[in-house]
Amino acid sequence: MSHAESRPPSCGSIRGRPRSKAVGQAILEAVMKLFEDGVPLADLSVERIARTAGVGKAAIYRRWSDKEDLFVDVIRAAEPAERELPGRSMRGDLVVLLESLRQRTLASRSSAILHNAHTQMRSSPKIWAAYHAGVITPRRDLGLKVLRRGRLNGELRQDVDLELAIDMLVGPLLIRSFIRHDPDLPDGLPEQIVDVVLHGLRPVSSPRN
Amino acid sequence: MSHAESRPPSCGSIRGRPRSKAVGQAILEAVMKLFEDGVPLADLSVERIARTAGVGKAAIYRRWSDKEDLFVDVIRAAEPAERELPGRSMRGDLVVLLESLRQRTLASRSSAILHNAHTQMRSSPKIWAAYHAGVITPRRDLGLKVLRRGRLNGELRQDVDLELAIDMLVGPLLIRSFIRHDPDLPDGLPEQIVDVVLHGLRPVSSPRN
Amino acid sequence: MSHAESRPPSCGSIRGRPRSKAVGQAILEAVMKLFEDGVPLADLSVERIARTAGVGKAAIYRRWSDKEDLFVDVIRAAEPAERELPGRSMRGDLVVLLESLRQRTLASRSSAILHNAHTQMRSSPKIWAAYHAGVITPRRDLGLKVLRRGRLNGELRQDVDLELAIDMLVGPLLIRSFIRHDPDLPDGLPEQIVDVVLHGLRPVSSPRN
Amino acid sequence: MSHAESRPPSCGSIRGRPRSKAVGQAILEAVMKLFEDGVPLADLSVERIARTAGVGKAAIYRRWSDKEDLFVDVIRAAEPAERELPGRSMRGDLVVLLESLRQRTLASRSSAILHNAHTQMRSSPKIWAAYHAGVITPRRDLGLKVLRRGRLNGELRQDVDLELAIDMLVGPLLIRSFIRHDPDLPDGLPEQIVDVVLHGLRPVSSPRN
DNA sequence: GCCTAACCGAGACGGTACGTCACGTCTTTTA
DNA sequence: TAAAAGACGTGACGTACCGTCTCGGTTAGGC
Repeated sequence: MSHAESRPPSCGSIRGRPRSKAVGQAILEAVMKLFEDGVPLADLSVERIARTAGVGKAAIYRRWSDKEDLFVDVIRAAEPAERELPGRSMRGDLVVLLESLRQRTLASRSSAILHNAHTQMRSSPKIWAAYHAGVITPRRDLGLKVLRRGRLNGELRQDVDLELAIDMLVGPLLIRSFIRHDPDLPDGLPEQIVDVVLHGLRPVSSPRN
Repeated sequence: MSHAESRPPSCGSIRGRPRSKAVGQAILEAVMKLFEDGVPLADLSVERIARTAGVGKAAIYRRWSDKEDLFVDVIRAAEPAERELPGRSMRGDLVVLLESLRQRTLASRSSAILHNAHTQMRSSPKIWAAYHAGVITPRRDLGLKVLRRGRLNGELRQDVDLELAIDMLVGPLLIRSFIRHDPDLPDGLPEQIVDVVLHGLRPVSSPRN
Repeated sequence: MSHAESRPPSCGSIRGRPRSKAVGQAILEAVMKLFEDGVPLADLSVERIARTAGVGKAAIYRRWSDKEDLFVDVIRAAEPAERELPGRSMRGDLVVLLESLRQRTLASRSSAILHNAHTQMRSSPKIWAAYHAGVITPRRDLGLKVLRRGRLNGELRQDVDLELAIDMLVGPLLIRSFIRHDPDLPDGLPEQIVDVVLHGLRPVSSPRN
Repeated sequence: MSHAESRPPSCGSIRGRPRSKAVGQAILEAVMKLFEDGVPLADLSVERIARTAGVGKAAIYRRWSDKEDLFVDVIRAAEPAERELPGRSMRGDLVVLLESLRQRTLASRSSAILHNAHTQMRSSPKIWAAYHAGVITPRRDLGLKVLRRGRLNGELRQDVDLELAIDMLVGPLLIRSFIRHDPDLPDGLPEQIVDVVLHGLRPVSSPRN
C-alpha cells in the first residue's frame, strides 16, 4: 500500500539489514500524534518528528523523499478502509457512502490528521495530485458507479448530469468539515443531503417551473 | 479598507517622510504576480516578494506584522466587490450569488490568487479565522437572508434547514474549484445547482418516498 | 590584512548594513579560546564556535567559505608582528630571527593556537598552500636575505648553500615544538643553534676532513 | 606485528570462521591507495575505505576500534625496516641514518602515505603519542647512541648537547619534506647536513668567536 | 559429512555536524 | 523619517559520515 516501506526501485538487491517496520510505524505514529496534539503545521519540522518518534532524521529521509512525501503516507494511513455497499438501492448506497465520509471527517483522531494533512497537501501541487489520484478519484468513481446504476434503475432521471450529482452530494459535507470546521455533523445528515438531491426543497405542491 | 496602509496607532506623529503608496501597492502586486505565475506557496518567501517588488524587507514588515498578515490583505484586495441582488425571486437571487462565486473562482487572475492564498490561509488558523469572519461569514449570511425570505414567500418548504440549504448550494462549486481544481465551470452551472436543490433529481413521476 | 572582514568582491556596492567588526572579532576570539582550552580539533564544530562566540552560523559563513578558511585567518591573527632586525651582524640577526620563532612557538596563547591551527591546516592542501605563501615564505625570505648579506660580508663561506643553511637553523626549533611537542625551549637555544651552524660540533683541534 | 589481525582477548574461543587475512590486507591497501591518489584526509571516510576495499564497514571495526587506530597500523605498515648501521665511524653512521630517513620521506609510495597519515595523526593526540613512542623515539634513541659513541671516540666535543645535535641533524630533512613539501632532496643532502653540523659554515680562517 | 560459531557484504539504526536558506529584527547610507 | 540594502541571531532544511546493529549467506574448524 504505502510506497515508503519498500526499498527504492534502484535497489534490486535484497541484501543488507532490512528496514525496521517498527521504525516506519513509529514515524507515522509520531506525525499523527503531533497532528492530534494540535501542533501547527508550521511547527511540524522533520527534526521534531524524528525526536518524537525516537528516530534519526536519516530514517525518515530513507523512506520519504521529503516532508510532503511523508504526509501523503500519513493521510493514507489515516484513511480507514472503505466499507461494503449493500447495493439494494441507489439511495441506500449513497447514504452509506456519505456516512462513511462523515465518519472519516468526524472521528476525533482521523479528523485532526485529515484536516492538517489535507491542508498541508493543498500547498503542494505535486502531493495534492498524488492524493487526488490515489484517494479522491477512486471514491468519486465508486459514487459515480452507484449513481449510474441508479439512473439505469429509474431512481434518477435519464438526463441527470452525474458529475454534478456527485458534487452536490459530497460538497455540503466537505464544506462543513473542511471550510467551516464545523464539528457538528448530525447523525442524519447524509440522509438529509441525499433526500434534498433527490427531491429538492420546493414546496411539494409547487409545479416544476 | 486594508489595515496596512495606515500608520500604526502608536505612531501619533505625522512627521517625517510619509509612506509611499507606490511601495505598498508594489508589494501587493508582487504577491499577486507570484501567485499568478504559479509559484508554489512554499517558495513564496518574504525575501522573494521584496525582490520581486524591488522593495526592502523592512518596507513589508513596516506594513504587515508577518507573512500571514500580508496574505490576508492580498486576498482581500483580490476579492471583487459583491454585486447587487435583483431581489425579484429567491431563485434569481441564488443564481446571482452562485454566479458571483463562480466568477470569482473562475476568473484567471483572481482565481490563481484565491486558490493560493486560500491554501495558505488554511495552514494558519489565525488567518483563516480572520478570513472566515471577514469574507465567508458575510457572504453566507447574505445567502441565508435570501433563503429566509424565500421560505417566507413560499418558494421553500417551511421545514427547510437553511444551513443545510446554503451548504448544498455552495458546496458543489467549491468542490469543483478548490478540491478538484476543475477549470471548467460551465455557464449554466449556477442555475443547474439551484434547480437541483429546489426540485431534486428523481424522476418527475416518482412519488415522495 | 584578513580577507574575511571585507565584503565579497562581487559586492561592489557599499550599501546596506555593514558587517560588524565586533562579530568578526568575536568569532576569531572564540576559536582562539577553544584552542586554548584544549578542545580537540575534531570537536571544534562550526556550531560550537558560533555558540561560544554568541553568534549565528550564518555570520561565520558570510565571512569565511568554510571551516578551513576560518582557521587560516585565526592563525594569521595569532601570528605576532615580526620584530625589527638590528642589522649589526649576521649572527645577531639570525639569533633575533630564531628567538622570534622560539617566542612564537613557546608563548602559551599563541602556541596552543599555532599548534592546533597548524595541525588542522596540514590536513587541507588548499589552506596549507595559502599559509605557506602568506606566512612561511616571507619569513624564510627574510632569513635568506640575512644569510646573503652575511655571505657578502665574509661571515659565511662563499660556497654555502643558503637554502640548506636556513633549514638547518629553523629545523631544530620546529622539530622540538611541532614534532616533539617539547615545551622546554631553553633561553639560549637560538644562540646555540646559530653557533653550531657557524662553527660545528667537531673538536676544535680536529682537522677539516 | 599489527595488533589488529588477532582476535580480541575477550574471545577465548577459537571456534567459528577465522578472520580472512585477505580482508585485513585489502583494507590496509585501500587506505594506502587512497593516500597515494591524493585524496584529502577530510574525504577519507570509513565508508569510502570500505567501498574501495570492497569490504563491509563491520570488517573494519572488527579489526580496529576506530579510524585513528586504523591509521596507526597503516603508517606502521608503510614504514620500511631500519637498515643496518656499518658502525665504522660516527659520521658514516649518521649519514646512513639520515639517508634512511631521506629515502623514507622521498620514496613515492611510502612518502604519500607518510605525509598523509602523519598529518592525520597530528590531529589526534592519542594516536600521535602511540606513533611517537613506537616510531620516532626508537629512531631518535638510535641516533643518540651513535652520537654518544662519537663523543666518546673524540669525534664530537665533550660538551656537546646530544639532544640539540640530533635535532640539528634531523630537523632540516623533516622541514624540507613535511613543512615545505619539497620533493627535491638531493643525493648528497645527508652528507652535507652532517658536515655542517660537524664543521659549521663560517669561513675556514675565521676564529672561534 | 554435518554442526555451529564467527565470519562476510550490505545497509539500516540513532546521532551529530555540515553548509544553505528563510525568518523577523536591526543598522547603515541616501533622499 | 522612510527608503533599499543587507547583516544579525535563530532554527529547519536535506546530506554525509560516525560507530553500532542486524540481515541472509559463507566458511572454516570440531564432532
